Amino acid sequence: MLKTHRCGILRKEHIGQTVTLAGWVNRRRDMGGVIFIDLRDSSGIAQVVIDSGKTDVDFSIAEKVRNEFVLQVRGTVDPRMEGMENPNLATGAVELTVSEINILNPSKPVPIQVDKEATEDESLRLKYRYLDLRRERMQRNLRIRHAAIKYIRDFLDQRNFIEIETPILFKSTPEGARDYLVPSRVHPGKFYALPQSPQQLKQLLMVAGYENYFQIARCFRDEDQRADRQPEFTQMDLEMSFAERDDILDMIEEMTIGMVEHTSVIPLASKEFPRISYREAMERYGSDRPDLRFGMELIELTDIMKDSAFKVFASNAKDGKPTKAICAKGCGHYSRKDMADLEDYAKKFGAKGLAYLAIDPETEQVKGPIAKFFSTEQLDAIMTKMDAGVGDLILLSSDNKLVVNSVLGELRLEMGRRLGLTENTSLNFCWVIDFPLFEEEMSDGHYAPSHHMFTAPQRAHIPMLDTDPHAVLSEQYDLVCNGYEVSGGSIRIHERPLQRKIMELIGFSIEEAQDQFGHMLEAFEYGAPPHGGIAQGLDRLVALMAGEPNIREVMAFPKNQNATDLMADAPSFVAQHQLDDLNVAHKGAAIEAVEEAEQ
RNA sequence: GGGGACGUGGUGUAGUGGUUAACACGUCGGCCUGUCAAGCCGAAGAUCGCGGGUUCGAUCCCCGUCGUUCCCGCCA
Repeated sequence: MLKTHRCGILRKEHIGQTVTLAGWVNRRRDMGGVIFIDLRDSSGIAQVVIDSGKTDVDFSIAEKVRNEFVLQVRGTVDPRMEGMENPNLATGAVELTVSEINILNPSKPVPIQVDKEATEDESLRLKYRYLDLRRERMQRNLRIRHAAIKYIRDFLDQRNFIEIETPILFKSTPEGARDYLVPSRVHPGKFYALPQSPQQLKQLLMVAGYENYFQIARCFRDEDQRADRQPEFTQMDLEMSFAERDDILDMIEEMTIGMVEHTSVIPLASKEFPRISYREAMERYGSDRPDLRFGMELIELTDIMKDSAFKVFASNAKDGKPTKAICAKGCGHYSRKDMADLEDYAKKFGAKGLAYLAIDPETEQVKGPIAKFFSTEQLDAIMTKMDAGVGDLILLSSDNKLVVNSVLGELRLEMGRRLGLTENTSLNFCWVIDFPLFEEEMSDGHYAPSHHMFTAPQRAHIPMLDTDPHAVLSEQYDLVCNGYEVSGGSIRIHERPLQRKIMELIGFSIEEAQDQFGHMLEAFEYGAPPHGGIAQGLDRLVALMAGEPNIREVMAFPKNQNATDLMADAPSFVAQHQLDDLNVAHKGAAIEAVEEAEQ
């Protein structure tokens, strides 16, 4: 090795030792007769001192050194002089007095400043990702990611899980997201698909008798990007035979708690993960992924509205349309314009308008356009139910249940953001369970699965598949953290007749099912064990634990919003003979793009 | 596919319908033996994303286009 010690580990106990360090110049401070260099390696930073008064060191070399040069230095670890310690540096009690300095490689001036926090446009960071990754923040994030993955592997290994790799080249299926396709050279006209998840394969591993499978699996989805969505991403994917729902929930909960405690920068809010039914989540938070960092729950006021003089709400109540509200603490001073902004926001989610009651911070009177329609008793009842006090703002919505929950759910999040309640200071997990098996009725009279078509209905609800499919609850479960869905899974269907019934309800013909899932259906006829599993979005979870606003910050080489790798410039055009091999030809916009590129 | 924001030296920003586009960091040179965001002195570095239009004159106003980003659609 070209070094005997790592920069970041030097402490008082090393004083007197002769050591060799190697790393990058984080910063250089030239005093004329003495030059200080902050030498950085993957372990941290050490200050090295080159003193022109010492004859055994070639001072002229130190004068040539610039930021990001790669150096090797040999010297003795000395205590810093009295009062010269640097408490901001882990190695700040000592410094290396250099007797030999060697430039291993110089560096051009860097386009981004490695020793400073990122301020530049993200596209520049992505173009020079290998420099951006030198930064402390990215080094930290990728270490958190490594620690999380290692924790998961160790945890599952101890519980008799084995990690099995599944193919990246697999089969396209029509439902779900758009597939990334890979043309086959050997089979003209045929394509592989990159897996959106190893879902089918892990179920087949259950049929194969492995009982406990997991994988840190790369998944691919050709959809438009978001802050927490990349074309390729990583899932902790897991499947268990003979497990019931709570077995999986309990184990994942234990694993998640352990992982957060071992690796997270942001602390866990509670070791109790509440289990909330889908219905309750929608009623109380207006979302199937409730952000539990704050309260501001949706409260039903329909009873009070029923007898009120406010005709819109009263007649809605008679039509079975609820009125619900949230209470934003301390927002009673909102101006007419603030309220107009909020109303516009509410309308984006289907609200026809936005009613409100504000308790004026000065007069302590209830004000707002609809206040006059309510008696003092009714207003008192509303205040009590909403737990509202002086200076608070109550936002009301009345419509069908779906709209009311969605509008107030979004307003709740918006008010939470405005009130600073969504700061990323703790991780608030909860389980959402008892999802409906089907989402909505399609125009052709068929049903859409709310998770995927292998999700099992709850045993007791199976008879309702014939009578009232919408009422059927499933064995699906999601793990939610701070309003993000971080995991999702289910107990699967393992019996062929039930699977066929579900496919019929979804509108899959026997032929279609046979063509796309024939291997699955056939496999299930050879003694498929009852099984279930879960997949965790690792990128999102690590981003939450690292306190980062998007998943690109916890991925080494992410793509930008247009699914482009700005560093390598991928995707790129390929040679004609490559296309010829694949029997693939350009068409439409691709022809124009190629012509343009050739000019 | 749609909407919003942004685009000015290497980087981050400021600015203006009119002579020489300002500041900080970085870079280069000089001074300096105890700094740690070192300091001081000096210098170089920008066709103001690209194309078109309005105008006597556009970095600024208008249109288009490209790029980046956030959101909706899409996606579990």
